[in-house]
Amino acid sequence: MSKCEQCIVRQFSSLKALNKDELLRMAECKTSYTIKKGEPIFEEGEITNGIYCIKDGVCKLSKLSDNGKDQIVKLVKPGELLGQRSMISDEPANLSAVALEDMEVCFIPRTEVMQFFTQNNQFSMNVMKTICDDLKGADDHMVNMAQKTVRQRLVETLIYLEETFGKNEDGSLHIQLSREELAGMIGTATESCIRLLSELKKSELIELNGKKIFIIDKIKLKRFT
Amino acid sequence: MSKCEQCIVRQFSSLKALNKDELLRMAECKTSYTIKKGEPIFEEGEITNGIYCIKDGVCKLSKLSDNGKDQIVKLVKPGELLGQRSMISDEPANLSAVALEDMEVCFIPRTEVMQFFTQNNQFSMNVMKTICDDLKGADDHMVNMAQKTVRQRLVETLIYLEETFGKNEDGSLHIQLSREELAGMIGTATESCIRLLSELKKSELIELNGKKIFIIDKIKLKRFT
DNA sequence: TTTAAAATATGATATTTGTCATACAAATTT
DNA sequence: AAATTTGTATGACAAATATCATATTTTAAA
Repeated sequence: MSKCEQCIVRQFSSLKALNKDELLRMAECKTSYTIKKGEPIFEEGEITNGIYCIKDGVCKLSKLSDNGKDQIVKLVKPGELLGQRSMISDEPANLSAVALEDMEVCFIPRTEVMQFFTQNNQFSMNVMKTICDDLKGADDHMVNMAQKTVRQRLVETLIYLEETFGKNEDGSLHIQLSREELAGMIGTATESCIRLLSELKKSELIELNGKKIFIIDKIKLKRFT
Repeated sequence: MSKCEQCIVRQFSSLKALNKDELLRMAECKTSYTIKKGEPIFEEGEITNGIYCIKDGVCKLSKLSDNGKDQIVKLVKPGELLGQRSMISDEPANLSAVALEDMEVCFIPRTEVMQFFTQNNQFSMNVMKTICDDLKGADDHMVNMAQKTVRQRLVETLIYLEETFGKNEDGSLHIQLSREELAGMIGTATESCIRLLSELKKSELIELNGKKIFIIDKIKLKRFT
């Protein structure tokens, strides 16, 4: 059982407010998991009974719509926590969490987290601020979905992916999504997504090589609508 | 200065957790406002420095999109609080709040609320749960915006308006929105909204009389896509 | 390796939605 | 009451997007 005290990613999450004693307690009750690309951490409707701390790898949070398509609501990266909202509301998960890469996560039982919550004011304040950030992000995202064209959303998503998750050595976007997943992020049909990518390629704003996407001219891409 | 202790709408908000002493303190530092239909309570980007408790009337929370259109993110009714997220994040308002009817609201300064926050655990828990509800609502709303057609969104919005704000004696929706506002709720052009309303009318699912909207057959309306 | 399955790509076409123009109705101002 | 402004309605058309079909490529499985 590894020590939470020495875990670097903890520093990036609400958990940084925990003291030594709390960290020791957490280290004792936590469970570490390895999750393979494509596997779920939890599914929509599931009772999670705790939160997950992401040590490594990126996952998608998505929700199945009535039309049968999976809408990706958010991507989550190392240092972030999953399942905070469900824990506080004491409700089943509203979204599914599925690994986009091989992941390492730690599960901390609800009972433990709730103790930190009542004991450690800074911790609960951190969690609260995170949820507030999520709410702002969700509101903004919603306005974009309602008001922007698919092309604008695609362009903005590509830039977001580069700026948030970076590039590989070869210059391609580090996060590799299938066309279906990318379509699920921007909220469109897979074919439309593919077609628009081809269009951006023809305009020499991006380059495509299999699953790899290269942003060639970010400035022009931003302006492109 | 009216007493917060006796205010009924307080019972419906996070403020119900406050004790007598806290209520007295709040009564002393609060300011009551009357806001006329169409007037803003606060605008996007404004520093609010406190929260608003809605005593009477409904308002819209909206955000101006790049395309110049105002997207309505949420409608807020008596008993709810405004500006909680901004207060916790210590950020300017992300959304504008504009009265849809004549309103009565009370403003409670940030300093006071933050004291309740640290002193009264139940109160902070209530606020947190409210924000969690908002987050869930925003995520779900986002999926709808991304995945459903304008017609579906219009139908669901009409039903939401009836079920949330009720009907007048004549059977018309109590909340009266302009066509532009309704379009801003469902995220479409005003003309498209009007056209779809006409279509629903032709199908005898709703009736229109000026600004008044009557839902004639809710069951069929729900099924209509 | 061969085969099968899945993902990507593109054309053809239908549908949805937005935009612009214009007419009409209602509310507001003068 | 007349005039002006604002909101609602509708037609004509253009643009955006979805759907269906099919080809091609890539990946996984036998």
